[in-house]
Amino acid sequence: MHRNPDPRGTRAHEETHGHPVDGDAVESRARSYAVSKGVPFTPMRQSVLALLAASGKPMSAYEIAEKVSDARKLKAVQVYRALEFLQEAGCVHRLASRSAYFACDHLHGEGETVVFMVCAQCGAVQEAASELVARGLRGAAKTTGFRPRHPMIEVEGECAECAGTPER
Amino acid sequence: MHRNPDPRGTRAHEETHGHPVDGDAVESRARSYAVSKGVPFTPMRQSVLALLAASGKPMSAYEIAEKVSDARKLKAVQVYRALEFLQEAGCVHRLASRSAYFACDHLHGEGETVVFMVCAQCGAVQEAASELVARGLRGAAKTTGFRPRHPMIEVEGECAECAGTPER
DNA sequence: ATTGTGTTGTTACAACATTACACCCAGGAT
DNA sequence: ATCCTGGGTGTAATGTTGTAACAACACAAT
Repeated sequence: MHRNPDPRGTRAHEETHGHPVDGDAVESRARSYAVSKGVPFTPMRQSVLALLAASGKPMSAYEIAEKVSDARKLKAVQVYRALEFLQEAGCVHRLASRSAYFACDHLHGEGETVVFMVCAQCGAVQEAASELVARGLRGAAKTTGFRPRHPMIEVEGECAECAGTPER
Repeated sequence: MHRNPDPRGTRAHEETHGHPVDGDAVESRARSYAVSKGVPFTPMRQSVLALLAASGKPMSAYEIAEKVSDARKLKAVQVYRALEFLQEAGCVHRLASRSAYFACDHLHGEGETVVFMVCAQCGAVQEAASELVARGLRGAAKTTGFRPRHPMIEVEGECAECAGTPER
């Protein structure tokens, strides 16, 4: 579980193309959710979401705790609490393959099957909903009588930019 | 070596239906791999694989360390080393959604897209290869220029048996 | 004012995974 | 026989990820 943040060392293009998500959009969705649940959208939640949105890449909870530090030093447990809220709100997803969290400005419909594509080089995540994948999963399940509830699809590979810049 | 201890008692279904894996088949595959790599198939590796095959369900490394104890008490790190070998050999897979490991007697072709279906109730894992899912993933990738390398698909749900026996 | 609900700060701990190093042991070369 | 070497093993220490538990606080509704 220890993802090496940069397993190859020396990358030429580094902080670059993990293109940020729309921070305002994602925050307003979080606010709506907060209202709908009758709970506050606190500064704590706001900071964590803002950091994730600005970064545009998955970060571990501990990484978030370090980087948020606008003066105060956050403890991991506080970050986890914020992340829990943000995941419920649908603004943040967890990447199980990396134990990392990232902001997402898409609004996923209920029961939609979403594919996370994670670049092995730069860490950026792209999402896509696929009805074809959903059908495939239903098919796979049917042959064994399995009742699918909660699919988790994470594909490691190379994003267009990293594939285009093969190496250096 | 040999079949499971087979703890089938009077119990309704408890430890039971995580049944799968052919221990002999999976061990012989591990042996072939060891030969091909010029490394030994040690008792350590054998015990870990045998335990996983007999259990037929995913177990954490620490759980394995506890249960293997045929006299000796294994440390987690030793289990991880065995698991590393067994995963390379393709006999064991890791479930990221549970940080757990399980034996698998299917021989997955290179580039095959395999779906792991994990029962939320009993923990049993079923596998299925799906060309439809594979096509869906390729499609999702194509729209963004992403180059998929290593998909990871885990679906949580209920297996046929647990769905049939609604509650505890 | 009191009560209730929810957030925060803090400590402690549980669960998962790796690094480092010394030792052993087999096989081949000297 | 001896040395060398490459893996495997045993052990300790540590790193990483995630929760539990509890006191203190904020704020709104009674």
